[in-house]
Amino acid sequence: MKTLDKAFDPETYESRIAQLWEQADAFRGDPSRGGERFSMVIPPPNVTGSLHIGHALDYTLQDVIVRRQRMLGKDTVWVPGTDHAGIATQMVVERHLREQGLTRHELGRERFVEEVWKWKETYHARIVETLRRLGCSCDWSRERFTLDPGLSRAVRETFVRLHEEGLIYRGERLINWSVGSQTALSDLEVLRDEPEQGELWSFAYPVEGGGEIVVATTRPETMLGDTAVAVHPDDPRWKDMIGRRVIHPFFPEREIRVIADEILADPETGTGAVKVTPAHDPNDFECGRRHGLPMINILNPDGTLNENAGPFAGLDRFEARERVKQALTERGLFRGSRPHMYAPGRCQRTHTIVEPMLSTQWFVRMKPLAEPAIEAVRSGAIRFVPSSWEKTYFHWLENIEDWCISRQLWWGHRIPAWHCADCGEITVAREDPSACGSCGSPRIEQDPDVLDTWFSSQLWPFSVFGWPERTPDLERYHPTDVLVTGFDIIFFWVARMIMSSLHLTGKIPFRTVLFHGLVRDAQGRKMSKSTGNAIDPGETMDRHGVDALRFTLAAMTSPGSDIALSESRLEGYRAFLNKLWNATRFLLMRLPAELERERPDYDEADLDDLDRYLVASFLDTVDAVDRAMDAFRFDQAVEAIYHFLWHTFCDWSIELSKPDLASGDGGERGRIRGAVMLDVLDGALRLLHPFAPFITEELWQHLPRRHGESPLLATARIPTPDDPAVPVPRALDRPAARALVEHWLIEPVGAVRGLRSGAGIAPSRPIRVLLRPRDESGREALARFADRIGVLARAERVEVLDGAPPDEPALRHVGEHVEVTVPLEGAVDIEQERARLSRERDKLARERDGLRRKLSNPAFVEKAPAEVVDKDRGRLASVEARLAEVERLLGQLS
RNA sequence: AGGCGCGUAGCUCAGUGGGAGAGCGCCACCUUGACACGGUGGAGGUCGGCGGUUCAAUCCCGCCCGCGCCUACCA
Repeated sequence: MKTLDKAFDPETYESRIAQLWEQADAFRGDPSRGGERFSMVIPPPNVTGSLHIGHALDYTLQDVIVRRQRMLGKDTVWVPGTDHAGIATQMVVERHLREQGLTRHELGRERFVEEVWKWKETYHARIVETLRRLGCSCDWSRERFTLDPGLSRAVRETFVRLHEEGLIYRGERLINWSVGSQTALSDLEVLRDEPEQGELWSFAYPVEGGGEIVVATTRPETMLGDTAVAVHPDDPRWKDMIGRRVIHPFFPEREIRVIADEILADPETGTGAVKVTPAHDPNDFECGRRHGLPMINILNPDGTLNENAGPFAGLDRFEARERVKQALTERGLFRGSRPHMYAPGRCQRTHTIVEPMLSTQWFVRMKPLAEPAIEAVRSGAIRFVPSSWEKTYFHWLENIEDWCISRQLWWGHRIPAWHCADCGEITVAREDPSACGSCGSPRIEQDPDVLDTWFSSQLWPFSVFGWPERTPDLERYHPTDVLVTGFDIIFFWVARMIMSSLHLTGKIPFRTVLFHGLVRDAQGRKMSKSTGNAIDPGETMDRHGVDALRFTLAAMTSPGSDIALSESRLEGYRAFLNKLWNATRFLLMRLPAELERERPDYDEADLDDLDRYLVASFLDTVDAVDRAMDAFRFDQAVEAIYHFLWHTFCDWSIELSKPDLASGDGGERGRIRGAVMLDVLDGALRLLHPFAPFITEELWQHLPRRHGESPLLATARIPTPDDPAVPVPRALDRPAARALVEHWLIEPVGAVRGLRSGAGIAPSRPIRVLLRPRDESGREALARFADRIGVLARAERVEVLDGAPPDEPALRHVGEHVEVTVPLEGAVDIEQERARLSRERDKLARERDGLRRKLSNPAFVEKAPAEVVDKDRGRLASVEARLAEVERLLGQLS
């Protein structure tokens, strides 16, 4: 039999195992296969960056899910891919160019885009490598990229169709302008950080015919675009000002009136009068529309002021702010300033302050799309896990605004709209047109803008399968089963996928959305490069192995909460894998030789108490894992396997089996024991495989194989409550099998060890152990286990007593089921022993008093369920008996 | 401002209307032929605070304190 190295070293097998899977083409979906299917699409990582630990979590959970489904025998597809990430990628490449002293404009659109493609190839390769290293069982034959021809076709089809339906329109609206990346942004791409210290600056507008109106602003430069001053119609202070003209200090000819607007002007705030800049403030924009005000845009795309700013034209917006303040002060119009906390919107990518600005852009009308999406979740067609995210989802969709989808970038899907130089009409088409659809003129030019990246990402769950074609893949794998993602992109992505899938395909995109938390550091802080607390998945895998990382991430995931990842946790689970390695190593070394060739069949009648204990525990673990996985409780699944393998399999089963397996050739008992342990280990490796695929595959490959089994663990059956996947007897009485060993073997061994340790008896010192069952039903089992108890408790002799233990110097313990006596001639510290037993007596007495109090309460006995009352009565009887025995022993000591 | 969530052992976190748990850490002992990435034993908690419901509350309800996140607003 192949032997295993003493300590496990993941590096020695990880790549070899990955090759094994790849050569077998084990992860490819086959729509022609029939039977049950399971499909999932990866949330495509941005092709710009490398993968961080958050990706590792997301992909680990997905791989755990998909590997389990595959091992359940389904035709599984997990589609991998990457996202072109418009702004992010374009910016990275521009930065790269700048380092060489180049700008994208110098390069020109075509050559710039070529540069980005090169960049994409490099990072794409890196991402794929990391995914493979993580063990992700993706179907690489179906890999996609959002700019692939097929997916681009889906984007164009979507745009044209929505345009035809009137759901996409072009219009002049107030949008968020990112000065940093010089493009429009959607509302979601604008971040609001912690409020910072700002200034609320007041100045006066002189009113024609006398008087003045004082207004305040955090952005004084916007007064250059003011076209009105609003007051509340009922505000007595301003009532007679309404309709009068105010004089703009820099544009005296501009028509600026005092208007009454009860929505914009709040009498409670400030002076009750507010300046109106319709082209640069969302609320003012709405006010401007209500009153038909002129809208004056004062900004250039780069954040400097344009010609509308008159004497301030050409200045940067922040420079202009100071100059405007200065000029107003010089004119005697300054009316004070006070500190003010404010949180300006910032660009998600460049972190520069976003300017609200009037601009002509493309928009999607969202309300009609949102309604079915709300219904899909409300009706339960799509399930959120945890369901608490539903509220957030509903709230956003119920208050949804139109989506600005055009971006002034070069990297992305170009908008399929052509502007006619002659008639000015716009032609939107599936195929590139050669003439204006309206006047037939050939002088048309494609819209220079590209689409928001999320416009293509929203199609991902069906575009990857070939939509708008009705491909066999689309028929079979859409809708997908589970989407696993972070809650931070619930609006960006999840909601939009639901809306677009329902609208375009008539189907939901996925049945279940599993939201996980963020990965944080050991102190619960957000990981970031600047804090220096970011954990690099590659480095972690180098140090601890892929499986330890995966296992740790899965073990620490709990629905709805973030993960505090710590080095010590990783070390702990790595130690667990080492333990598993060595347990397998032990079995392989000690197995009776003939098991290498053939595992004997056995049935329940062939099993002894220890076999039954092991099988029962294993089957219980299978049930626990199954339940946990159904509920996406990876932490609980992992905990069940961990506990079973380490504490049941290693600590008890292996230790107890050493005598049976010691002789090598074994005999009948050894052969059965060996076969049972092998089968149970086999089953446990299967259960564990989705979490730790590499080590389990490696170990499994070393196990003697039964006939007709899959050559790979990755495609072998996983144990379920209906089918344990290994030939262990399933009908046995599990609670009885476990109780027998726990009561009559594990308990007395623990008691002796405790006595030894408590009294400071060296492990090497031989002792004699006397056992007395506190219930006669255990006598036979106790006698049967006596020898094994002796081995594990390191006792020379173990006797089962008929009557009371002899009254001689001894360490004594009165357990729940067994009373243990360790006679120690001349070595017992009477005082110490008395103190220990007294503590025990006090504890039992407290418990007895509590139970008596409870049981003497008539309300409890009447109202509590009978089984609860019976249980407590039983406990009381047991506690009283133990207490009596402890008191008797104490009496002997005095 | 509104919404959501959290507060349980030194740390990070599970958990349940009926005898407080895990991992790591800590203490003591042990080179036992799978494993020192190990073994054995042990210490450690008013389950954030105050009320309420209940025969019974760490769990359900209300209020308070502390922390986090999301959405909105911010002349």
